Amino acid sequence: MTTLKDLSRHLKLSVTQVSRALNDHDDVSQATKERVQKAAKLLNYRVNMSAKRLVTGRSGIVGLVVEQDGDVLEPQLFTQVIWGLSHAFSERGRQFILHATGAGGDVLREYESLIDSAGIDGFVITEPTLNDRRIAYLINRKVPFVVHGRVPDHTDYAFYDIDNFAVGHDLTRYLIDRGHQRIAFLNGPANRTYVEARREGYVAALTGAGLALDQTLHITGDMAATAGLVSCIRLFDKDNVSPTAIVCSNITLAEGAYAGLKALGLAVPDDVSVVAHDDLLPGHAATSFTPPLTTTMVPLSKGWPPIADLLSREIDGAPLEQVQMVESMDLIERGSVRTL
Amino acid sequence: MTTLKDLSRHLKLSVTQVSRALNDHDDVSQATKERVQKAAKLLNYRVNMSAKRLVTGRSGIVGLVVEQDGDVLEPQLFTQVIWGLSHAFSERGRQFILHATGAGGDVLREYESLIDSAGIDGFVITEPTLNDRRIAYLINRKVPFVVHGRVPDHTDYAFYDIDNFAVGHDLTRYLIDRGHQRIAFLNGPANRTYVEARREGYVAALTGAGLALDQTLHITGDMAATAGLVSCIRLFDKDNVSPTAIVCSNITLAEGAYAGLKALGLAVPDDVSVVAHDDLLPGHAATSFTPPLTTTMVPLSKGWPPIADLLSREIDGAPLEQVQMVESMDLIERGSVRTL
DNA sequence: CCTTAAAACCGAAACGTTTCGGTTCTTTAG
DNA sequence: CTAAAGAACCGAAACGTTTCGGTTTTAAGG
Repeated sequence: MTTLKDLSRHLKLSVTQVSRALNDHDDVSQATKERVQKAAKLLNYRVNMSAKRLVTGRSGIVGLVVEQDGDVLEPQLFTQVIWGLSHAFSERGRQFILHATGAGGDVLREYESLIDSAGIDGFVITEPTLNDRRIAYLINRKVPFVVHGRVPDHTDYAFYDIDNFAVGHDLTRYLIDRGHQRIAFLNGPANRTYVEARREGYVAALTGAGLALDQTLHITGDMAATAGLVSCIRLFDKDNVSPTAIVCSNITLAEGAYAGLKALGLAVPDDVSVVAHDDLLPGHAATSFTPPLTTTMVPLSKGWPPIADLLSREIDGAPLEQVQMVESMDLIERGSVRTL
Repeated sequence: MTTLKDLSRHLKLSVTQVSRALNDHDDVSQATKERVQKAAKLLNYRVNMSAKRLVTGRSGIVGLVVEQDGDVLEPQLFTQVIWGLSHAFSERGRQFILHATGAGGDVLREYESLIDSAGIDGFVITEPTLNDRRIAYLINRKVPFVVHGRVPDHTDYAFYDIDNFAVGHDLTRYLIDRGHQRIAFLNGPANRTYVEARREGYVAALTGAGLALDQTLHITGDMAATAGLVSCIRLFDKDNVSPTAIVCSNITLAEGAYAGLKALGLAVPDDVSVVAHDDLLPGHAATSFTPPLTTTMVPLSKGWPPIADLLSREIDGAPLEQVQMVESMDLIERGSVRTL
């Protein structure tokens, strides 16, 4: 391994100047910079990261901590997240470490040890919950992080999010505009922030149109086809109050809803209209539904590059407005809604 | 951040002794070791990895490089692998970095840059193929690695594997012992080493019993239920030569086979017997088949701790026999085989 | 009580980089 | 021609650990 010292000897320059040349500082002449670059390439010089880390205190490493109940998160989704993040950071020359904690371990302890001994520069936090302890801890320890999502009323940190309020609002409003009045909402896991935000959008659209709220029409649960099926069927338990339309928080839930409606002998959209939010997960195309599903759409995969950029900026101490981003979304009409 | 120096001051010991105490060297008295441990805990001391790395020349980081076609590998399986490895290494105080390469990128270049600039200590290689380029490259660069699997006739490196020959052999032999003579094999993707090894075991069992080989009875393909269904139905295209038993390389394939047999109006085990290898993936229990599936079993999850240990040993330069491991397996009789 | 061996300890160097606080050389202004 | 300013460079310290090559203390043997 060639070191800076080797280079400096070879170039008859001080180690200082070689270092500064390679890092493009401004008190090195252009000529020298080029000479150094050339020699570095010639001698196949590679900076020793460990040394650099020791002296700068930065590791270039970012991390994601996932808790043991990895089975709770759909494997499909987990794969997407892991893959997307890893790829985005890899492309930017950062190392992405994945830290899987044991069952029942204290997650905050894991963060602590990662920060203190592995010298991690920053974290990505996924699936934030209301009052997320991780966020509080990292703010407190002043460690950079970016949240994939947002906690309502508490947004003094870096995040990438989609407009979940609009998801709930626009889908519901779309149905209201077409004459629907009893609209059910099959939402995701109860304590997730995006689930809450979507519920608020749903409620706002209903009350904005002067429609009554019915608590029994909003159902939280896993984002899985099986959960959608069960919830959907339960919606029709007392058929005098059955909904004429269903909003699904996710396309997998919609698969369940379609199956449930079919089992009940109800047709989409003639008997019941269905709309959903589409993350564009591979293997679950809204177009391959029969009839094709009307959706709001933001590809999940769109988020990884921004997240990597936002975290890099956050690590570099950029101001708040440069480390927050809300992705816009499209509403795509297909054939799953009937105008009453 | 507490450092060794802080500790030594607090304990009125030299930095040397503190370091040696924490690393359990043998010229430190037991009493001192305990005193140091206690103080370290009290002052919340965490070793600074960067410094340790610099002086030892080791980064403590291990990596897994996954290629873009992450969708080819079942998400279910990918999740298991990533999770298991990450967890095993996390528990051992190593950082596990996941490097996802872009589409069509040169994987070997990715290894090169990871080795040279990130200072990675070693790699895990999963899903090896016959004549795997990664293995050749890493051997050539003298970078430690451990293979999850094995390449036949070329085993001068660290690996963890199960006895795939035995999987093919024992399942086939089990059927032969019960009077079956036309035995099909739904195997995995063609160029994978474990697929080949299982095929060899299958062939050996057949020829060992003096039975004829029929090329059309061995089918390679994806390890998915859909692939199993299709292959299974094709097996019965010409019914004069239909198999009386099917060996499946994987429990998901067996799900497909069960579905295919059902569709063809054939009963398990009365018309056709089925056996499979079981990796014990969550959500695919052999016991929940009807009838319950007879399998050879090695939990996939059993491998991650040994893999982490083997790689650690390999990094420490342990001799070949200490860095290779073949896991034994169980054959569990359930109700999916009929004695002819 | 002295000698020797073993046990316990310690100072200082080393790892490869960045950066602080200079110095030297060149150019420009008066 | 001199003073000042700016450009280009450099030595040495620092980061927190491990480890080499000792020294001191304790215990054992005679």
